[in-house]
Amino acid sequence: MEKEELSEAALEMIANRFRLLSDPTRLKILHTLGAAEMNVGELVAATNSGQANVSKHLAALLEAGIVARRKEGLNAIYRVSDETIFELCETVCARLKTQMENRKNALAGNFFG
Amino acid sequence: MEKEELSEAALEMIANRFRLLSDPTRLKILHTLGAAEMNVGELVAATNSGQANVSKHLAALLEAGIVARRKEGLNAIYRVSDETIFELCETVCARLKTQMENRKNALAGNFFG
DNA sequence: TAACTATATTACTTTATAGTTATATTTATA
DNA sequence: TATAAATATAACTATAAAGTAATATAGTTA
Repeated sequence: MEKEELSEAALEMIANRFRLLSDPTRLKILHTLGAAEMNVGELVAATNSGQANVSKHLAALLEAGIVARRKEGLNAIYRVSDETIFELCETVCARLKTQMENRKNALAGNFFG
Repeated sequence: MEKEELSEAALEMIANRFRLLSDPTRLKILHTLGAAEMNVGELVAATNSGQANVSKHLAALLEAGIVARRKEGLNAIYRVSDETIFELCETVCARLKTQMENRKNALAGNFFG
């Protein structure tokens, strides 16, 4: 399969998607939501982050279609709507592990002796 | 398989990796290098970006182990050393496509009639 | 209706980073 | 050795974004 050209627009869309995953707080939100759907207050507690901050992150994830939202009384209940997120994180995590392993092996032996 | 806790340190490492992919210029560099290894001057031409800028991006990618570098005379020749990059981009790209398709379908019918 | 609660939004501050210009470094060559 | 070429680095500017405090909004209940 031939590798196609990627337009500037496509590159930007892909970059934007990765940017949403490039923040530890957002990753923590997603990881937490991965276990169970949750309202904002619970996410605030789970992430040790401020309410406004969590709301803002959720708004960004919602607009990107990575999470979905439903209202239940006063609560806004969020859930992950894009499961590929986890696949991406798994791939990165696995890669980081093997990379660390390789670097560890590169240090084989002791500095002295 | 139980979902494990992710430490703050792990979240940061993962976020940092995604951050490297969150810039269109870096994505273009990686996409270009995906076709063939290349020296800095060629990458500058391919990306329509300044030489200093490309060098800086390459340094970041090199430190992260995403590209590798070898010298050949005056030239520094770079290549992708972490193929999982492409897997990540493919996953994102595919997801974006289905998402766009879904949104298009959500607009089925014409505004009038 | 008034007070309360959960969430969203606005305005602001601070920090990080992409890009650029100028310069340094390294290697080749006249 | 002097010059040139390719790349890297440093200093700077401009922009984006994370976090926060204050406020607005929407829904609930007394």
